[in-house]
Amino acid sequence: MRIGEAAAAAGTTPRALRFYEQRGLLPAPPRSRTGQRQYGAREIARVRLIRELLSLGLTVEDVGSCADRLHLLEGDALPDYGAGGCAQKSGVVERRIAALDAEISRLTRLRDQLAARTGSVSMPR
Amino acid sequence: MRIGEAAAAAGTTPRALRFYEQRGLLPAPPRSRTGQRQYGAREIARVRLIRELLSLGLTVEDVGSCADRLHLLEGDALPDYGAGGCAQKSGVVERRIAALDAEISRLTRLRDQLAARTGSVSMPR
DNA sequence: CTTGCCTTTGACGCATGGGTCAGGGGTTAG
DNA sequence: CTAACCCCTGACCCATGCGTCAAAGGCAAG
Repeated sequence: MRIGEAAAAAGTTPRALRFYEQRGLLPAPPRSRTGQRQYGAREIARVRLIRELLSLGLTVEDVGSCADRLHLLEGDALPDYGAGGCAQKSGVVERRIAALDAEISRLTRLRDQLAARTGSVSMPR
Repeated sequence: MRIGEAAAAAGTTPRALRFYEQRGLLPAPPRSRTGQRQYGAREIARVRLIRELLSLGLTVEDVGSCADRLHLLEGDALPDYGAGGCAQKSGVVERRIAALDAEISRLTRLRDQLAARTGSVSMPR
């Protein structure tokens, strides 16, 4: 399977696949004699996993930092990442949660300060 | 007063002052015969106001969009922006609050999904 | 063989709020 | 006059996750 078909099967674009490969999230696939990348079902599953992790708020660097342990998560329905060996050992998920918490509280403080200026009620949930 | 001194007095840098001017937040000051910008106390107060608005989470575009009404807020201790004529009429503050709310809830959802994966408790406030 | 779609690499674009550098000129103290 | 700063404009840099474009070659159908 060439890159276009593989990308479509994984719900993304050829550009994204090359990008993941370049940044170390996706191992470099074998090439045809003429240099074209060749993907199989394994790679597609891997790309789906990468996309799910990214959509959960992890950064490309986060995922790349534990790329060598990602295969432990492939196949199952994305259960407990901590148990998978990637999250707990390296702490990427915990650090990302902490970063999200920090950003959330920063934005919340800004929101409340702005609301205080206009007299808006500070309780929109 | 030249730009370096004015910037220091306002707690920022010459680059920021030129940037605000270029983006329409700060009116272009008079120039000396040799082309150097000349600032007075009014401009410095204006820059302080701009910085306060930006630090509250408004964007450069937000502030630029009501730059012609900013003088209504200068001098007083940053009271109710809505009453100042800038916020309520143009709605910039309300829109920015809505954008912050949207971003906060987006990040909160991500955080909770990530926490659910690791079994972390979802109550760090 | 040609047409037309697919792939390759490399490089620039986006948005934010300025930081930093380059090359050239102003300004002021000694 | 000169050193030592300061200012001018224009242009590139940062980080994120790719999108988009360009030039050149591959691949399958007619």
